[in-house]
Amino acid sequence: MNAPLRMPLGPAAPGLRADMKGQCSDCNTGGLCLATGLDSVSKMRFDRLVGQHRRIAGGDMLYRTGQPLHSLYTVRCGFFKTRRRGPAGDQITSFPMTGELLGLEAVGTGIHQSDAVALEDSIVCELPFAALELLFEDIPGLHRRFYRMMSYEINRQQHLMILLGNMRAEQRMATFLIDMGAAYASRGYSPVRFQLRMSREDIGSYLGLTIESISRLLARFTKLGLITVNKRAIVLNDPQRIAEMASGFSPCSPMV
Amino acid sequence: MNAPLRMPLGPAAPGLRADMKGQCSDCNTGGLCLATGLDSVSKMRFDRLVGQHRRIAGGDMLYRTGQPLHSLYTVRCGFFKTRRRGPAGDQITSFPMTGELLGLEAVGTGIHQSDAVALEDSIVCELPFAALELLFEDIPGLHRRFYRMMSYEINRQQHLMILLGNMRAEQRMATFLIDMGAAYASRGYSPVRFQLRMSREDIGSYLGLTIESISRLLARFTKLGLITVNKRAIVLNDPQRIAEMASGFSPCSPMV
DNA sequence: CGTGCGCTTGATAGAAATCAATGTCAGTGG
DNA sequence: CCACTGACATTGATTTCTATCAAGCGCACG
Repeated sequence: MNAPLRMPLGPAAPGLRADMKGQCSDCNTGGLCLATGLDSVSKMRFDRLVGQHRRIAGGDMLYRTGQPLHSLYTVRCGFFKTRRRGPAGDQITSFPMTGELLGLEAVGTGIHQSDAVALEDSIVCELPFAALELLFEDIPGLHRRFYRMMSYEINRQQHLMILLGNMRAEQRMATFLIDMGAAYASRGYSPVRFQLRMSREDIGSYLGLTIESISRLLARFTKLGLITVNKRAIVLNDPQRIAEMASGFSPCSPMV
Repeated sequence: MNAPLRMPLGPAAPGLRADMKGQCSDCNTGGLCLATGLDSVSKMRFDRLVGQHRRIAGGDMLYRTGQPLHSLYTVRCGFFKTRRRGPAGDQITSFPMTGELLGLEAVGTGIHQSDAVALEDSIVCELPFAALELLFEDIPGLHRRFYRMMSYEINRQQHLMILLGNMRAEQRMATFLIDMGAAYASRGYSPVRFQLRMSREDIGSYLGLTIESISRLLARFTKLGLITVNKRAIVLNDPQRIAEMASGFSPCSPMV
């Protein structure tokens, strides 16, 4: 069952490339970046805004709770987790990947309300927020795009609230797997074969479960033939049934 | 223990006043509304935007999942719940009260992703969204204020995610009571004596618990002398200890 | 070769859900 | 006026899902 898998595992960890001042024009984040859809003149201006392409080593923090907001960041390549600290423990609130915008929680107060941690060596585009706000005045459609992204974020979080508030462990895991697949799919990778970038503990914190439960759930899904797991490499063998579990069909047996 | 309480219970249900085209200038929503802080000229323009003050009867829906976004709404007086429908059941995502902005989840897609239900007879200011977007171009600071409110909403939801993902039932209830008190306090009412507007079932859906658990928790808090409950009237007798429970101190005994 | 971290697996405990009555109260109609 | 109804709420008994406690595995690394 745990025979060695040979599979394409989604985007490779970035080789920490040297072009630290690349342009948006040669960026492959697809339709996800804030700058997408701008005309070429606006895109040049936006290019000038992007202060730097910062490299973040895996395990390092991009920003942390309590820091003043200097910049928002778009993930150019790599993988992050955002973590909100609470009285009863931490909650992972998202696993941002290529193209996603980081730091929106700080826009209201000017102070970061969570940590952003790189899960692997990553590169981000730094968007100095003060300059971005000025650019809103100049580039038509940019601030519309901005608040739409915030609305998407609100929806993403509500999706997670339903998961945390209403779903059984099995359904949470099924939802997580399907969502991860979809995230890879929207970036041109396989929705059924991918490499998890986060630890079991991170998954647990994200899904409101313990690490032991995560382990048992993956074991059970494997036993049912739904998935194949090798360390952090995942294959969804029966994505349809997993999706049904996520949707609340398929009786959702207990956790043994 | 259940002696009849005589107390001021927060804002009275509105008398469904006749002034359906009141100005922002005579609005008492305090510093919470989108129009707050505008200069008088801008405020007049904003006034003209506000299409109507719609009355919503208790139990009626302001909008529902799947409807196209026509307008955002500010609660002028009254009380709402927003409900997100999910495969495993519904989740109450907020209890908007005076001054709060409704409909932000629809900005990204143009389609409402949740229901807004009035918990009592209420009045809202209708902000036609297309017109609002045009106004962003004209009124300096308005769109900044707008996306800041979205960021606050993101933070509010993250707070709730921590509650749903990490807290025990007792801690959730304590947090809920403190949060409700704070919401009333920020509107000039007592933070320790208030009238809940929502059913036990709504509270349960909001906190990710069953209605029975809510009932037992309130009974237990009462037995401990922390609160006094009479139907939906609540008095926090020991707000400090309740706050400690919310913060994770105070050992959080089981639910019996 | 030990040491530590991430992960798995098993046994047990416990918090909250579920199932099942019962109670309260407002509204309605006989 | 009182019985009936239905929504909302409380309370008790029991079940069950998941956490917790505990042990061990496998692999990378010093």
